[in-house]
This record gives sequence, structure tokens and C-alpha cells, in this order.
Amino acid sequence: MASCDLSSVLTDANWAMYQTTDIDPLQPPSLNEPLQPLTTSLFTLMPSAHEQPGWRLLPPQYWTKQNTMEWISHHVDETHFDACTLNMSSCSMDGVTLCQMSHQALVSAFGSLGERLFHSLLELKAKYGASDMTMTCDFLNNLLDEYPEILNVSGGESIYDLSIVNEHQESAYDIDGPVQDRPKTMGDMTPVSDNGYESGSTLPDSLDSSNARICLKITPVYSDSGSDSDPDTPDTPCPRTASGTFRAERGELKPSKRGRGRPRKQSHSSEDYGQIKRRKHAPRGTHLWEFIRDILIHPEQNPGLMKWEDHQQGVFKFLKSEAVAQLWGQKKRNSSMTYEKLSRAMRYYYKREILERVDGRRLVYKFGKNSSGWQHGEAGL
DNA sequence: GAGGAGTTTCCTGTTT
DNA sequence: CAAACAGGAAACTCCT
Repeated sequence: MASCDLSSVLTDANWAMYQTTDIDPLQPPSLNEPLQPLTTSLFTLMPSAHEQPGWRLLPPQYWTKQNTMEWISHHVDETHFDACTLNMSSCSMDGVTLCQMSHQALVSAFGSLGERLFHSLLELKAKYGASDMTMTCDFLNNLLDEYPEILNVSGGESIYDLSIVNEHQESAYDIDGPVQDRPKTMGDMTPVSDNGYESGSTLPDSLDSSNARICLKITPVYSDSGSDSDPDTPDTPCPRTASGTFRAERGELKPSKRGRGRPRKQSHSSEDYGQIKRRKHAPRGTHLWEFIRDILIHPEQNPGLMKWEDHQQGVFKFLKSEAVAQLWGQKKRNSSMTYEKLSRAMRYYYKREILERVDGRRLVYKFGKNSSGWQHGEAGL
């Protein structure tokens, strides 16, 4: 019963993140926090920006219940703690509540995991400090002061519009929706925020996604002015996603064939962001095939995404290929992931015999001899 | 910093 | 005709 409730809930949380079109976009995000408008809008937007969990981006006191659960899940994973022993109600608290918990309270609520959670919480509190949010906002405001063009591409946007974002939650979530469903938004977004690649790789943890989201929010402005971005500037973002949009929308922009291969990532000069330091690389996570395997062995957590065609043989099928790709993209913080790209990576596994071909069957793959962990029926347990 | 693994991105062509 | 499949090529991130 209580068994693995946590993982279910956590998965639900993940799903909520993925299924952003369905999640409570209008859910009042409990904005009791004493935040200023900019802050409020930013942090309302931030947590679902990418796969990067909100708890990594926010000070604990600003965590939502979901953030808290993600955080707990993170430690459950790291310690291989048996989540089944956890009481779900203990996990369902926001950051404010969490921060008020004593060491003893944490231990009694989470057992042996509580000790670790307590220290993690201490570290996070120390790391962010109470003023971090303010600093973040200050930085963003300074950034906007220094680079008003960020908001002024079409001459009218102001920081005020950022707070408007918060008033229109559907917009906020719109930018979170599956990329496939919002090519224009993303395409339009890229000229400013994102050089057409990973957003914010040049921004620090606490800022990158928030910044990206600001840009996301204001991007509709760019849709008509994208060409205004100075084509003479060496660093002119000419993002792939955007160029794709442009190509589709503007015949005259159709360039000669682009070169083969992955486009070179736009590099910001170090001065671009002043003192901003480059974000540390996220640790390499699970591999794609493991991600796929995990979806298969936890079908209850990923309803309708994939299914076993022949579990004994390791044959499985994508039911919602794009959704799986989006989920994978979310995990890798890559909002432009598609099934096409994912499947390319899958095909590389043939050579390594992690996967085997299943001829003549679309969306069907088979685990190969170099894969593991899918054979046993831990699924659903 | 080099080099390798594991993707990611894009492309062209083929098959279903 | 669209979607999926195949696989080459090159860029990129992360890790050792």
C-alpha cells in the first residue's frame, strides 16, 4: 500500500512537469512568499523550466511541495533508501514547512534518511542564504538595466511585463509545454535567450533557467522582429531552432543548405555576462537505454508511454514516442529533444549490442545482450 | 588539456 | 504523403 507511494507521487510530479499542458496552470502557486513581483514571476516560472529540479534552483524556503518531493527523491535515489518505508504525508510539505523541521523531526519523519536530509537542508540553506533570492533578483534587474534590449527588441517591453507573466499562468506553462506543441514559442525564444541550443549554459545555476524563462516569456515579441537581431554581429544568435522557424516562415531567409553535423554552439564572450560564471556541468546521468528500461519496468509511473511486447525477449514498443523523447529531453535539460533524435541514439546501441533490431516493426526495439536490468519483473513493484 | 564515451543534431535516402 | 528507420558526419557534454 504505502509501498512505493513516494515513487508514484514523485513520478506524478515528474509527469506534472512533463504534462505541462495538463497540469494546473492556473493553480494558485501559493504566492504567500514575501516576494517582489519580479521575483514572484520568476520563481513561479522557474521550477519547471527544465528538467533541472526546482530544488536545485531555489532556496529551500521557496520550495513547493513538488520541489520537496524531488529533493527527497534525489536523496532516496542517492542512498538507495527504501522509499517504501517512507510515509507519504511526510513528504508532502512545502519548503517553508520543511525548513521549520528540526533535526529530530526530520529523523522521526524520514528515519535514517532524515539524518541525510537534515544535513542536505543545512547545506542548502547555507548555500543559498536568505539573501540569495534577493541577489538573484538584483542581478536580473541589473542585467535588464544594462541590457534593456533584452526586453526591448520590439521597443515596448519592460520589466513590468515580467510580472504580467505571473498574472497569466497559462502563458507561464505554455512555455513549459512539450516543445513539439510550441515550436513557435521556442523558435521565437531563441534569438535572445538561447543561442539555439542549451539555454543558459553560461549562466549560473540559480540564474540560467530563470533567465531563460524571462526570455521565453518575452519572446513572442521576437517573432516579428527576429530579423532585427543584428545579422552583422558575430555573436548573432542564429539558432538552429529559430532558423528552422525562419525557414518555414520566411521563404526569403531560406539559406543555402546548412552544413552537416551538429551546429557549433554559440559561445558567449566572457564579458557577456559580467561576473556570471559558467554553470558547472551536470553530472552524467543515466544512459538513454537505462532511462528507457526504467520507463518499462515502472509502467505505473509512465502510463501509456511504452510497453513490453515480449518482456521475456526484451522486446518493447514506444507508444508515445514523442512523449518519451520529451521526457528524455527533460531529463537532459534539452527541450528540443525529439523522437527522431532519440531514435538516432537508440540506433547507436545496435552496434554496441545494447539493443537489437526488430525488423519490420515500427517503434519496436529489443534489448540486447549488453543491456541489463530489464529481465526481472521488478516492474510495478 | 587531451581523448574517449555517449549522446545530440542534422542530413539524405529508404521503407512502411 | 507522412512517419519511421538507417546511418554518416560532426559537434557537444561529461568524465577520466
